[in-house]
Amino acid sequence: MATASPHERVTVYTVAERAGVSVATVSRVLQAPHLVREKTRATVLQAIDDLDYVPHGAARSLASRQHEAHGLVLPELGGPYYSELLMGYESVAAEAGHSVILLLTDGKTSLDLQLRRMAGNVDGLVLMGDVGMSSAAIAALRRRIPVLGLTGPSHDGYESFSTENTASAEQLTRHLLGHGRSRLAFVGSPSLARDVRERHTGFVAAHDGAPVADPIEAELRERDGRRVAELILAGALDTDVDALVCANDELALAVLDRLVDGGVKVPGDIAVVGWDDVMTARYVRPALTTVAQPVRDLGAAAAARMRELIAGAPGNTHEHTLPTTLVIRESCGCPAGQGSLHPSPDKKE
Amino acid sequence: MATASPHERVTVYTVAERAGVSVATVSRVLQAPHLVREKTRATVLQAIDDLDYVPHGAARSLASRQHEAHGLVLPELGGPYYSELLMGYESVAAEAGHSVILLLTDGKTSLDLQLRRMAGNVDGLVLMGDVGMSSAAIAALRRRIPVLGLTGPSHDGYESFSTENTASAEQLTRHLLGHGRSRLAFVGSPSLARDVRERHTGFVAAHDGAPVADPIEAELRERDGRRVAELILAGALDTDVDALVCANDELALAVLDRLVDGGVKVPGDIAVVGWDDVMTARYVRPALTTVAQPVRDLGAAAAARMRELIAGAPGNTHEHTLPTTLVIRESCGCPAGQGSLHPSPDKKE
DNA sequence: CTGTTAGCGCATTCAA
DNA sequence: TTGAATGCGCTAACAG
Repeated sequence: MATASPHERVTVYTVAERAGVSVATVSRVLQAPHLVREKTRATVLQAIDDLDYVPHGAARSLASRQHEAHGLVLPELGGPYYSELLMGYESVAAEAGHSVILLLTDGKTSLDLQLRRMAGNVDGLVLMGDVGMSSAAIAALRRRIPVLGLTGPSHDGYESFSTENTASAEQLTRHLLGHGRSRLAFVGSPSLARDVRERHTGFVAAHDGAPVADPIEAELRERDGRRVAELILAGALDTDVDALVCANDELALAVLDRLVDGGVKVPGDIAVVGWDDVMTARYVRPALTTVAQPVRDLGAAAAARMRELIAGAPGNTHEHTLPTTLVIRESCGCPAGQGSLHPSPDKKE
Repeated sequence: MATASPHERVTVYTVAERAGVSVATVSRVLQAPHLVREKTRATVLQAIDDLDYVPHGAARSLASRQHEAHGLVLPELGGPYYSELLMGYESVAAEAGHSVILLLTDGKTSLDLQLRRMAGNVDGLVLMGDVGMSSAAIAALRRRIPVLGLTGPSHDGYESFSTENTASAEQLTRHLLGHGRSRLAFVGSPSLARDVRERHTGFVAAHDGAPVADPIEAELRERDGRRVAELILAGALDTDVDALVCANDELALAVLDRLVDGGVKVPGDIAVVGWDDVMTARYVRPALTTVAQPVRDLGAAAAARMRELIAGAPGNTHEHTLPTTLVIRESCGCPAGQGSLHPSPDKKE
């Protein structure tokens, strides 16, 4: 079987020679088998198998003028959010035979360069959130290849996908109000990301004009949640609170854990709710009331749309919004549901 | 942006013309700036900027005979494990200016084809676990490009990286034995994956020849954990147990939660320990005793090695093993640590 | 230091 | 149904 020594390159020519045909025919059996006579095709396939031929991707791309690859730019992969997104995206891209090239902006310095390089290797680009690029730079990319945003700044005027925030936040806040809570506070920094900003907007809206305390500034990490809890335990907050609406679950969980550990009754003294419905939300006691987002669908939808764009569909500046679901558990003040592990509506399992 | 809109393609030639130099010079300012006179370089860079030039990746790859890309094949991205791995890998690959192309084998059918295609697009391939490929197919790939394994079947004779399992499992089991537990059971299917097999081996070894109950078969998911818990609650197990060594945290957490919910005292009646140290392990009560793996380091190490291999380093069949850490919390029977959120030794922050 | 030129491996006309 | 020829955009000798 192993005819090819490790040192010689096997190309279309090698295969063509072995099969006694021209390179065009070899290319055809791979690209449009129906254009090749049955028998010839078999011969070529045999040769391909014998030689263990693998087409050179770059050569294909160069000749066919398409990379068959999508670029996905994410900040990081911490937490289940981005992983789910990536899984959704990859599955749809792979269906079309497209590969996805990943770029994590995390602690990266020369992001502009990296993105530029990536732009030369893909047919389309998906940018998550605020990628830390100037609008001008993004506009430049858009002139070259289709660009899609995820949860990004809407005003930049390019097509994007995101999950609903404001209405769900308002609904969640009203739920708390309905429990008789009156001194709510929002935990998170609205200025940090559009998601948070929108959630805060909904939070404020639910107050129907009544005065609202300033948000308690915090990044979306456990560490900040602990800090906030300490603040509350120490009575260092401007006002007393009886409910905390946290910008995401990591914050909420850390706050909740620290608060309970500090002797505060949750939800008795203070209710705590979050956003994302991470795995831990189901396991912690009291179980965390939160909002579930169809993250995987979000990724899938973006990928599907990108496929269209790559196929030549005209672009637009739409902002597609996917609906979210309230997941009521116990930390808001509701009674414990039946059995343990209160399910998450969106998780199919 | 229709299909064939006369988007003037800007290439090296366009840039060269604009800058009044040859294409070679343009290429040089990008590949080896120090070989170009300061002034010329500036002119070219200006032209590049004006034209918003982005080099065509495929053309580069074809001419330079290298893709500057790694292929990473993972089963999925559920849970923090693979995400961490991917983050570790990506960061090191990106450092070298290499991009990583992701392939999730999850529910994919024509895996062979997909991998073949990928092999034509990358300089090296990293295969996670048992990718569901024949040794022959992998051998074929190896003749073409360097291949690295992760947690894979060791007998296949290619270089691989993994985290230590047997010794840690033995240590963990002895810890349980030290608590006076005597009727331990292993939860998980050793036949399913090498990881699990090795952990089971350590579990058995810790018994020093004493009789060991058959493992309670289960996949590594919450659902299976719940099933196992129901079995125990119903007394449907062959023997009574007073400690459960679960193959991973998802299993352990589901078991623990369901058991507690069913009135069993953990660790009073039954101790439960897991493997992986996921986020939830710190938040659940009793906090879960588990084993932390340096997953991110694992990814980083593999990426670093792959860089070497791509650079031409001779391959071998080494199996690199990274050490793990016992994370003792409460579910094993140890007293609660100080404060909440018993830290995870490996997590920075 | 810079220009000329010849491929890299493949897809795709155009003829036959 | 097949083959010959052209070019995709770039890098890398090799000259100058």
